[in-house]
Amino acid sequence: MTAHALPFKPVLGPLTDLLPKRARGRPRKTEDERDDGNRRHQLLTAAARLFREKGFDATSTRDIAAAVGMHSGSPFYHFKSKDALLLAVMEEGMRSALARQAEALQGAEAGSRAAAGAVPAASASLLQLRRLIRAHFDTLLGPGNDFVPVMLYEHRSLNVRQRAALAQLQVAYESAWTPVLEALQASGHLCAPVKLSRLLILGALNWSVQWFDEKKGASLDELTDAAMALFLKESR
Amino acid sequence: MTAHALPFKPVLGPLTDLLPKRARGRPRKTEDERDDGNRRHQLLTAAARLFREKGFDATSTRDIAAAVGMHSGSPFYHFKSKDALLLAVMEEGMRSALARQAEALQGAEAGSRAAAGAVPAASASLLQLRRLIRAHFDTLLGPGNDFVPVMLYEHRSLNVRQRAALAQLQVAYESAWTPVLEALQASGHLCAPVKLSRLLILGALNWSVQWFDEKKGASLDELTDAAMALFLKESR
DNA sequence: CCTACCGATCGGTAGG
DNA sequence: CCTACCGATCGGTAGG
Repeated sequence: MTAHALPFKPVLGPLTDLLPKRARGRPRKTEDERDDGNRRHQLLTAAARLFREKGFDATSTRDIAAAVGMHSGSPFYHFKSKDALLLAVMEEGMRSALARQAEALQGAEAGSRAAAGAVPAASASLLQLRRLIRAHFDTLLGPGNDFVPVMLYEHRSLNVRQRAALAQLQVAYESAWTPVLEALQASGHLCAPVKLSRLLILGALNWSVQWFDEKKGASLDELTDAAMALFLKESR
Repeated sequence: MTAHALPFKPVLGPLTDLLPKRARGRPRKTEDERDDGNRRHQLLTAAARLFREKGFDATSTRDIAAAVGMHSGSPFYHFKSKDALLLAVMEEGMRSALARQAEALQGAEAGSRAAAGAVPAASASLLQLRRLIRAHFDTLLGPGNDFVPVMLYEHRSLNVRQRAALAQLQVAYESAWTPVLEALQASGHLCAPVKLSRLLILGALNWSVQWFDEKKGASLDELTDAAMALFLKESR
């Protein structure tokens, strides 16, 4: 709640004139062109944090505006609607999740090559799955990573068109898991059907958003170890 | 949206007087004492369905009232507040979940005794876990079982006092899994730490609310089979 | 359980 | 991006 939402006009005009000009007021525009992008991104970050903490419906656009020092109508200069802001948060989340996932798989490839042929195919798949899981935990639980949790838990607030826009990114993200799980099933490390395995595994990871507490308990590496131990068999 | 929410008074009074009196109006009170309980339970069921479909914040108390043929203020005759109605939905969900869980464990005990000593302890634990998982899927995905999904996904809308009221029931529900998982770890069927295993397993199951479609795809039995195959090793 | 209503809040906009 | 505002909706209540 900002003072500007009060039903009466504050009578501090003359008083504020005694303060240094613009000390805490609207930021002066240096480097005009980049400013808009910065403010837009500040809105995105604040929205992600608030949507995660309180939920989409329980967060008002006034809350978001106040979090970045704007007035109540100003977010609509940057985003057409509250819905559009939510979608932008989710798209940003999927973009960074896909980037982190790609990096993880490249790392796994490099790790296998470094062991120079001495690594059997099954072991390479194990490393790939480990890195996929670790990257996923990072995306969900890493510091400041509020975007994907918002996507997971506020999906219902999107309309059909918006869901379609996200679906492509989500399919791409989930598709990366399938060949890895297929290889692990072929080598006997995974016994359940691949499709259901992927759904159950991703569910187990996604639910960690509900209970993980970074201040106490396990680290993300320990979480990854536990997940690997839970889902995979010793090779036969 | 009911006609009563319009900003003008509908002019249909004389017309409705031509219809049979009370044909679709407020239900006449037969068996007065039990009536209140019935209406209250109708509100609970409708609220659970709407909270699950649209979310707590996106469901108005007017929506709930309309779903059971009441007018906008009437739900507050049965529940002190919208929050209290949400808590009642969750408590009802936990009560039936605990009952179903207890029944499942009793069935597992009986199943082991029927095999008359020929069943080793590890096999009994496997049967218990299978029945815990199957009962959990029933609680989440069975027809009309909207109460626990609401609890899982609308927890944030409760205040501290209400969460404390639920916590006891939730601890009781989760506690039932621990001795079963401990036994399976002792027999080598489970390799990950028990506490993290329980969190990951329940997460995998809880997430099924997001993707399970009863009209296509797997049955609850097939889901249970897949979960068992994913989480458990062959005994050694 | 209905009638009639209230205060608060919300998403969004016109004009600058 | 701010100012000033609007229409709609919401949870809840007094009185019957």
